[in-house]
Amino acid sequence: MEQKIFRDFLGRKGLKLTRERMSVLREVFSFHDHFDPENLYLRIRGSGLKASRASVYRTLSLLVESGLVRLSMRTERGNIYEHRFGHGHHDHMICNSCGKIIEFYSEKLENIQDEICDNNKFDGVSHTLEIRGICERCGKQGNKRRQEEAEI
Amino acid sequence: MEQKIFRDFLGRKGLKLTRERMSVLREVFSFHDHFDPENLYLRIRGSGLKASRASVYRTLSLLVESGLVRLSMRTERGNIYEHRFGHGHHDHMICNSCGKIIEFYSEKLENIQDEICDNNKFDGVSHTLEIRGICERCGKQGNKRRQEEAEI
DNA sequence: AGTCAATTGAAATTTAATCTCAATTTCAGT
DNA sequence: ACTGAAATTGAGATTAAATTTCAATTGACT
Repeated sequence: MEQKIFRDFLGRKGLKLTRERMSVLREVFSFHDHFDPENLYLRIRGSGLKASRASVYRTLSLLVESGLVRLSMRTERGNIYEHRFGHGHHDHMICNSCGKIIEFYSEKLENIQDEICDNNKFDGVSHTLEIRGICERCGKQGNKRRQEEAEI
Repeated sequence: MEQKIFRDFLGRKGLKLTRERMSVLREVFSFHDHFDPENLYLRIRGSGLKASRASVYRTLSLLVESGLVRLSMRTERGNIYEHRFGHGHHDHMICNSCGKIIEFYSEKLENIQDEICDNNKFDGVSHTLEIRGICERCGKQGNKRRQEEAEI
């Protein structure tokens, strides 16, 4: 599935299918969480595969370009990515207290955005919506962690 | 107005009202566009005021904390800020071709977000929505600039 | 004016991300 | 399978945003 997509993508662009690129692809799709490049790199090393940091970054760009991976958000500690196996488009809520990420999708929301684009004669291609706040659990626990500490 | 707010904010926190902080404040509110720290710094130098890069960054954090300035978005080239004089809350559309930023606000959108938060028992505090696409002008001109070059 | 904690600035540091370039690997064509 | 051209890799250098350091300076309170 993702292997074939990536393979085709590389073929179309005249790029080569290397061991390193496959390692990155495999590792990215071996779990279903958000990830950052550095951790992905460590994970790859850890699982006996090989790919340098440079290759991880380079391959990540290709994966994004191919649509297999999405740049999920930017934080002050670098970018966070997610793969798109089964993952349709969705947006995020992030708890300022515990850092928990909740994914959600709303058709209504999508429609209104289309409407807004129309009103502005803007041809919308993609969007990112990030809602910050306090999740249910932290709300009940009464904010043990301070907001300043919590800022991702 | 903004002077008084900042003054009070500093007072409340036991911080000092320095020439440098005032320079930053003045420059931030002297124009109504989005800005990045480096440009703000150059602008300050240019207008005869003084404040080092370090002070610009430090003051910017204070201004955000005070609510006078908002971190508008993160790009691969650093953060972009905007002041909030007259600016109520709004979201952004960004043209992938020319980089133009269009601000918009939609009550409907806000309401749906509240609804979504409720559904997830999430206490939403703030949000950022960024729609990427092609603006009217660029759409007509037929994408002179390539998307890759255009990525802010 | 005197005191002292807060502040400043130049330069160093940190950190994510990108780039360099010699050595290696892929792959299309034989 | 072999070959050669072109793409790719990796270690380390580089870039650039943002933060930190620390000695010298400044603001604010008495």
